[in-house]
Amino acid sequence: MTRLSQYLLPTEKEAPADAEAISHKLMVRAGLIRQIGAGIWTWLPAGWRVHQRAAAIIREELDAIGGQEMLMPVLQPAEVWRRTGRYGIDELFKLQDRKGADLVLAMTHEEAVTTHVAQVVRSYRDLPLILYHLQVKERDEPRPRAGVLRTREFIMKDSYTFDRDAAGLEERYELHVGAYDRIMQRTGLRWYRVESDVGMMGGSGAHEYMAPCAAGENDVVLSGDYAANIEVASAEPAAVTLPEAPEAPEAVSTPSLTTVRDVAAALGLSEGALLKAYPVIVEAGEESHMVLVLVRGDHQVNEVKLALALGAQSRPARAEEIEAQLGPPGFIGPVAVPEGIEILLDHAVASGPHGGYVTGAGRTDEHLRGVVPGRDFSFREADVRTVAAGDTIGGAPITIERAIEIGNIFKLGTRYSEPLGAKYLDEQGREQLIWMGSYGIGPARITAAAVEQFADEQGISWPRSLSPWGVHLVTLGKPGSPEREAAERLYETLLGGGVEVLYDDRELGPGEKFADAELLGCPLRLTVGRRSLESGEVEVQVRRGREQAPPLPLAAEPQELLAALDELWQGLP
RNA sequence: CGGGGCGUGGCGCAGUCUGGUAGCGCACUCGGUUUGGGUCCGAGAGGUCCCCGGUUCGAAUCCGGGCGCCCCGACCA
Repeated sequence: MTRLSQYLLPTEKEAPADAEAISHKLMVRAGLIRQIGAGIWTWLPAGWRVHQRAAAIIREELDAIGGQEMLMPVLQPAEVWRRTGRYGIDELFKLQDRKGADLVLAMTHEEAVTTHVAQVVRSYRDLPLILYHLQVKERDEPRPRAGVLRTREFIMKDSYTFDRDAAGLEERYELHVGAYDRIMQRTGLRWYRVESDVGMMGGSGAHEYMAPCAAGENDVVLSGDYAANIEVASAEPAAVTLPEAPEAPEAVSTPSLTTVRDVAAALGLSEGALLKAYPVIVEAGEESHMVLVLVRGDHQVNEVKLALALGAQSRPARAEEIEAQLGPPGFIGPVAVPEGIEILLDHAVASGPHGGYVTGAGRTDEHLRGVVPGRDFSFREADVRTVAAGDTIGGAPITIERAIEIGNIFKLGTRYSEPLGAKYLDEQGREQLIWMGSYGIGPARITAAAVEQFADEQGISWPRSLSPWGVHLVTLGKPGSPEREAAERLYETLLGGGVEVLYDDRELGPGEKFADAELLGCPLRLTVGRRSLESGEVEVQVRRGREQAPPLPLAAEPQELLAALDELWQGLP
């Protein structure tokens, strides 16, 4: 029963005033979703159909690699989260029951699945395993945004693999790469699989699946076969010319010039001829020490790569800390830094051209020119900068594209099997830790990304694999008119042929019906009106590009009409 | 966590500065009209003006407190 006159599809002419993202505006306008709180959304019937289609594709491909679907609870005892050290996460919703016992709302399911596997798996004969579910996740996001793109409650498919060793994990990981590639391909989205940060999840390898679109929150670096999240991307820097270095650094007066831009302008140099000094504090337990990070003046420090290079998290040093150890903020540099402050020099500088850089002098209103790394200060080298437009990889320029993360795959290793005691006995009877992987993908983000990527002025344009219905049948004419009767017969024919069809049988003018159809975005619109009925045909509009396709013969045998429709369908994006 | 903005029928907004019985467009109901791109005419229904407190004869409007929502940044397991 999908007569529009009886269906809950609350379309709106105007988008919510505060909506920015295309998918946010259009999904609300098309009657797919409604908000009930910040980052808390209801999927209305038509929207849920799309979500379910994405979920079905995911299920099929997970099943195909041997995944076993199950369902784990969202409400969980705090105890297991304490054991893995994740109870303190700010995004984790915490609550108590009437007895005062601590509970959490799960934001992911490593704790639950590993707990079960730890209890149930005893032998190497029980491995490997691929377990998955589609379940609600709860995350107390600091800032939900852009409709359904970043919410506090959302459904995720998360799968978990359990193997005897690293080699097994590698196999399970590769199976997921295949499944995820096929999922992405089937959704009809434009997508990239990129190298990514292993993050605080811990682990040894990770990829993200990214769908390029304006509302995305990530930047993807691309060049030839290379694809990486900008958080981890590396590239050769654009060239910079340096002035020849004198015998020793020379002081130069730079009154009140505290920024790279101002100093470069005053000295008539490019920003790349300066060194930017970025002091950070590394806190390890009670201990804390300062590290002075140096990047080229036109480059930015990359926090993720920095953490990797330091082997620890760090924070920018506060003004008073800088003052106490290095001198006045804005004029600090690497020459003659106190004992105990390590200097971390970015690879782009260390491997760059010879010559003299300009750095702060460590004294107010003064810089040094002709500073040569290695001669004037010693350092440790690491790649800690964010790549930028103009960089190259193997001689080819990189491009940086905005994208939304719709899936990710992680090699966890023994990060969770260890605290939760997930072990097995090998052939020799020795107890071994289970090697795990974890793999997520969000149907809601697939849905929103499809809207973002293919929408036009008129509204949504679904890829056929995700569309809530294949065919949007519009009838014109008054109730009781020949057009209406012909449309009714066509509707029955389509239903009989197994076509998923939304039938707009409302008593509205043609303008409103066409506008709604294009807003909702089903791949094909069939129109039964007086004009085409005279020639015994049904008009066909292809939503993508809004092009008229050859009309279908209305008077023909049902099989003939259905076959023609199917042929048209197979050719759609 | 820092910055900015907003809360008035389902949606989009005016009214707030300068206090005086709450309005517009769309949508909705009824009657008519129209039927190939959001038709037109007429008659209606629908609102704790986010909440609490204060000032005042009188508060959507002024004052105090709270809550909610959006955007930018930080963050994002």
